[in-house]
Amino acid sequence: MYYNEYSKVWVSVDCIIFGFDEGKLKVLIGRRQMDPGRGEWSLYGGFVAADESLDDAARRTLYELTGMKDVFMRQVETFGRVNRDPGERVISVAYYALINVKDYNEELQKEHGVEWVSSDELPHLYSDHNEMVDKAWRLMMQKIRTEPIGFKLLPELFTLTQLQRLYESVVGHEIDKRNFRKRIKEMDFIQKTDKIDKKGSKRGAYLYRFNDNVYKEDPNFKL
Amino acid sequence: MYYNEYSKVWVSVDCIIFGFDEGKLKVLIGRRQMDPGRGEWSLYGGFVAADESLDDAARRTLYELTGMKDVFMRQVETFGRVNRDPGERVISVAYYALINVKDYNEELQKEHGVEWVSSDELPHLYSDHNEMVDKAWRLMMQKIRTEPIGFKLLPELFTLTQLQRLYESVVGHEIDKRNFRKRIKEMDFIQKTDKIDKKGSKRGAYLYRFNDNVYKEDPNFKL
DNA sequence: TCAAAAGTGTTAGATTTACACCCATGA
DNA sequence: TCATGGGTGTAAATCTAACACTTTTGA
Repeated sequence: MYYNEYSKVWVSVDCIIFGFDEGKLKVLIGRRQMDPGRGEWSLYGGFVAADESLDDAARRTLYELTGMKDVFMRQVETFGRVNRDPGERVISVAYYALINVKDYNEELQKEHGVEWVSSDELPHLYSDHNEMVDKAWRLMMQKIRTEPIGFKLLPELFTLTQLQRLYESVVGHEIDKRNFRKRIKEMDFIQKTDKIDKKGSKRGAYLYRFNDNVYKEDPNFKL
Repeated sequence: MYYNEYSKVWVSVDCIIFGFDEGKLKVLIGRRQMDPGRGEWSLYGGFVAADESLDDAARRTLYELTGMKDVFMRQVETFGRVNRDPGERVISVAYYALINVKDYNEELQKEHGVEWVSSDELPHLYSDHNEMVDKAWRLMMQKIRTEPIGFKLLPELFTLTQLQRLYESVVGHEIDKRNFRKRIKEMDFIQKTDKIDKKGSKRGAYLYRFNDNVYKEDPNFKL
């Protein structure tokens, strides 16, 4: 014990899980199952164990909820107001995750009683969770515009219109279809397949794929 | 006690203190004064007390070292690898601070045995502190280009050449003087004073001031 | 008198934006 | 046959980048 004159605190992780559906960015929230705050809307979280890193704790928590592994997650910020948790002093490390809504097993979702709620229509959440969502949203929006991570919110194969709708919801306004497609054509890591989607339109639209092997970091990437 | 089946951990803050001097971005580091790792180069940090928020702990730590208050600080990230600290399990919240080198009392600096080292010539630091500096640097560089925070690294009154050198070190290449000044002229929150600096040149250069009251958030701000 | 930094506009090139019509298909 | 979303190019406007000389003054 080197540090024992100081006090230890509990550390938790909270997950802001983003999905994209019906043209809107959504967040996964549920009713809190434990005291204090039982029954309030809340993010899904968990405590950090003695033998796991923060990233591992976040991954484990997400896995518990969704059964999904290898999900794109990033640390948002650590929230440490003294009285942020009404029970005990707990500091909480917020992580956001990007998942494709369709990959989330509906059984599991029901079992945990969580729901997708539009990020612009969130109810009041437990403790400082609204603040967490807000920070996560900003950070994610920022990142999605400068790195090709938007694809994590879409199925593996997607139409250009789907992609455009996603980016429209990111930038907050409509985008010109021709200009958008012109830019996409220049990104050789967005590859046209010979598959056609017939769900979105009568005529059908080509499906595209994001090829991570082709993408190399580009400080000038925009949208 | 609601959460007592989980274990508590120590939480510390570490400060990445940036300054700008001799045309270079610098970081304040010192020799670690405590075990484990006594004598190694290290960031300055401290433990988070039971009754203080993370932000407060960071502010207090910076104050202990520099005697400065109301300093621009931002949380970088929380580092939580299980064995990151060779002594006990400690998670550490990194904060960066921007200060004007000249405002730092030399007595205090000597007393704490800390030094300004160019950010591109840092030695190996204790634990994961190099990683912390690296993250802080990226984050700060990113922010300085999109928000007018660079002024925190300069004296209250500065010449346009000083400002240009700062931004050159941020973007990593030389900037055209005329284009730079053209852009500055358009920013009405950078105000020319009638004072003249005679230290930097024989002819003398007008001193400018950043006026925070005039600045309003601008999503398009660049440099 | 000269070295060293301050100060000042114009033009070509690149990037961004605006804009409208035909196509294929299932209902 | 028609309503719906899919797909395509050009031109104007804006923004960015390149570029060189005069001024002032302390040493």
